[in-house]
Amino acid sequence: MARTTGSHAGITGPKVRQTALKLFAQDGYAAVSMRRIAGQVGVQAGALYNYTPDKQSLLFELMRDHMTDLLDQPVEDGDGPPLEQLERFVSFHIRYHADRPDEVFIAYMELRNLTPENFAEIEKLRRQYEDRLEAILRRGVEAGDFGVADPKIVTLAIIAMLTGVNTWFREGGRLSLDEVVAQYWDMVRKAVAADRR
Amino acid sequence: MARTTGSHAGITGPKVRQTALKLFAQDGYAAVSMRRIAGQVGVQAGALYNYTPDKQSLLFELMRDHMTDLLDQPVEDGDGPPLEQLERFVSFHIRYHADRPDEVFIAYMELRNLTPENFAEIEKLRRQYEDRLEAILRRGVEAGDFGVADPKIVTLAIIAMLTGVNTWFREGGRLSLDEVVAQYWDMVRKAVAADRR
DNA sequence: GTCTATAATCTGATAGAC
DNA sequence: GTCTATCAGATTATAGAC
Repeated sequence: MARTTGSHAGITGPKVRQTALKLFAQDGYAAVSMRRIAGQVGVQAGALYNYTPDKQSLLFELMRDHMTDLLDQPVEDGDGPPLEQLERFVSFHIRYHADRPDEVFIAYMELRNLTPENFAEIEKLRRQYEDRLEAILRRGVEAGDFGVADPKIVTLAIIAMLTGVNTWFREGGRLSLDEVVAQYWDMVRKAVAADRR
Repeated sequence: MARTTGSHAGITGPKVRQTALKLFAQDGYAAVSMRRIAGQVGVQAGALYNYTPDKQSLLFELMRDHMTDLLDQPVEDGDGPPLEQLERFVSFHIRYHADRPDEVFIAYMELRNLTPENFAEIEKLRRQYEDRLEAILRRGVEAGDFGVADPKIVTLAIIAMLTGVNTWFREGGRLSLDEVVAQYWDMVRKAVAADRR
């Protein structure tokens, strides 16, 4: 089919973002040219600038949207005993991130390609997410359910561990996502438990 | 001091690798030009090719040297009870990686910028390292010391957690490295413990 | 909204003088 | 071993026609 000329507002825009997401995740922001994005979208490079002021904004908006989507998920953070709050967090984190490997990959790998202002904004959002887990841990410590000496460290350790699932998990592999969640929950549950050594 | 011309074998070579390491870690392989490396080294771009056949080899050799150095460390893997083997592994991993943040960062972030052949070689080395931890876990399960359902998963989870230290730890911060090691060891020890729920 | 054409600059890598 | 000069092509972003 010949490439057509004309108006495609409302379809090209999302396609630009989807394509940029895919290519940035695959080859990295610095290695992807606007021409390559345009080629995959099916327009010429110049046309991209109807949808983004520049390449940096494209990256930043992908990362910001990912983080705000993440923060907008309803998780009933403060409901029920801390142990149940933590279990919900673990399950949610693994499943949500496993569902969006490209967004997660970019959010981790492309931080250094953000301008300082954009970097600061993304970091603020990331910290908000971490604070939710930290708050759960602190409630559990207060309630005497958790044996956690330093909630901030444990927060970062748990998030690193859970997000690591994305580096190896593949749908249809040896383990189902349910099994993965169960295994990680087992580790987290024990790691934060009050020590009975 | 004016820039001199002449022979500097034995000094320029290491300087090229050090500079490439620094810049790749800072801005990413794709974003760093040979001209920029040359500028920091204090030579012209063409001179770099006396020390590397191309940019790709520069990246690959940095990553390969990092992995073989890691594997060459003496760790007395199989000595003593599994719990002590695991404690040594945790302490070693955190300290070794905290000492080499640039190498570690590159080893994680630049995998996709390796040619397929080079990627395969680095992955082989990485797997060798993972296998050491997995072997410790299996010995502990056999001995009845550990409650680990799936040693492979737990291996990946522990390594992700430990390596995550590098994303936030800074010398001179709130916690000393000794304190960090103690905190992470506490989590790992409990996470792999036989369950007494 | 998309196109073509182009500005201004950068890229990895090589050749040959010294 | 390092230099200068260069090849051949890529880069982001913009201008102006349609």
